[in-house]
Amino acid sequence: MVAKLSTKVLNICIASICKSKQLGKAENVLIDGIRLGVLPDVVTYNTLIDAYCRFVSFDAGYAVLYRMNEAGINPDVISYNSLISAAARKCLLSKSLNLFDEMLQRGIHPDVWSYNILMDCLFKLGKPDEANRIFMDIVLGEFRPSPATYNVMINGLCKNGYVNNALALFRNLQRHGFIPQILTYNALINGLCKSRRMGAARRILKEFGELGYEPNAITYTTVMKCCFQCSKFEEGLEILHEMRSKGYTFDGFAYCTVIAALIKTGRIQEANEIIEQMQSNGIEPDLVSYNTLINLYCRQGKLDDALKLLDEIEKEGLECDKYTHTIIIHGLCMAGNFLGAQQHLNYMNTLGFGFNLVAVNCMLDGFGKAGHIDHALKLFEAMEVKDSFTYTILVHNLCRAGRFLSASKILVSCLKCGFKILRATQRAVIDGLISIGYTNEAKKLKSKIRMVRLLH
DNA sequence: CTAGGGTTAG
Repeated sequence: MVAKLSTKVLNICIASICKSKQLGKAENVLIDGIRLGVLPDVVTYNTLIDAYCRFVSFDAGYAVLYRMNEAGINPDVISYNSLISAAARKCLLSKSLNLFDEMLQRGIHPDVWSYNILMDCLFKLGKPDEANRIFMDIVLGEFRPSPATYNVMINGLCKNGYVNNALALFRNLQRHGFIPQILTYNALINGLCKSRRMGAARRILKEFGELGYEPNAITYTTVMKCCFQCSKFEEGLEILHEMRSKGYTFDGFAYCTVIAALIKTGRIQEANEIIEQMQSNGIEPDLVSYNTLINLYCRQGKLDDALKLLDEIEKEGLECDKYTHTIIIHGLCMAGNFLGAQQHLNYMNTLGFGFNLVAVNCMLDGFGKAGHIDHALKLFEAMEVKDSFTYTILVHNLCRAGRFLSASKILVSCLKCGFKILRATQRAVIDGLISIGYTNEAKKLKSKIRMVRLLH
């Protein structure tokens, strides 16, 4: 009895230390506990799994599973749920699905949470139909859906472009007595803002206020990002101000939203000012904050400072992710250091990141912008995977080089593949053809574009 | 302990 109680105390202690991200300290407490005869249990290890996944890396979290085995403690459904959801958070979706199988093979029965997470994964993989099947299984099967089941559905539908279905589900559930939580509203507001349904977003926000909910940090960040997307910079910065006065800027979320928006629109000086605010407020940078900072350095051509931060990330015990590396590769390309960019791309490969289309697209754009259009074409032909960005970049750069006929050819092949291409880029090709006297070709291209639009 | 907001390319 005494030992059991002590383990409980140990768990509470470790959970609270983990919450403040002091994993080393948590490990020491664990060791001290064992020395005093207080043995960790499955909850202790589950807490550690979650903390390592959250603050270090998925692999570090997964490693705790081995430590449990060595300690003779069997993982339970929560251990696996934590890992599956951590993998999903880090976009390692095939890992999530494999873990789900691993859990079944070990004879651990999934609970409704496992299925919620599985649905979330399928939505993130862009498979709303499969997610919907799981939803039906839950609703019609042996499990009782939890409020989270509905939240995952609403969020997933929004993310996959089915905002109307999400709204319909939301209204239906309300009629059946479902009490929406703040996060239900947050998911809907985010979905509506992203699909530029500002009127509907405002109505939901109003309803939310009328129910007596106070917007939380996430609501604020969502609405703030929306302001920047609509070029309402003043309003966006006002929201940041309000968040600061309410104490909602205890982490990097709000700052990173603002800084990224400012960088995108070339407001580098203002971005630097916000970074200073963030640093003077003593916000400990997490990986995304570091990535944002590195991006800001790169935009100012301070590659050395950016690379220094790379070391700092590792000193902090964090692991650079695909964003970090892509930002560096983009920075190197913009500085004209293609050799360095290629080396970094290879380095990513040795780290096990696999093929990274965003980084290769950066290289493609870099070649084009530096005037090496033939290099760009060679790279383009060698690429096995392409997306709408790839085509837009190449067409855009061909136009810049005055090679409108090639641009037109690539544009048509892009439309044939069913990829979308920016209207402005299409316009550039047509105008370019006309400018060099190829009026007929311009006409033909226009009608081809119109045909494709009808067919899709 | 698990869902919702922030970071990369045109």
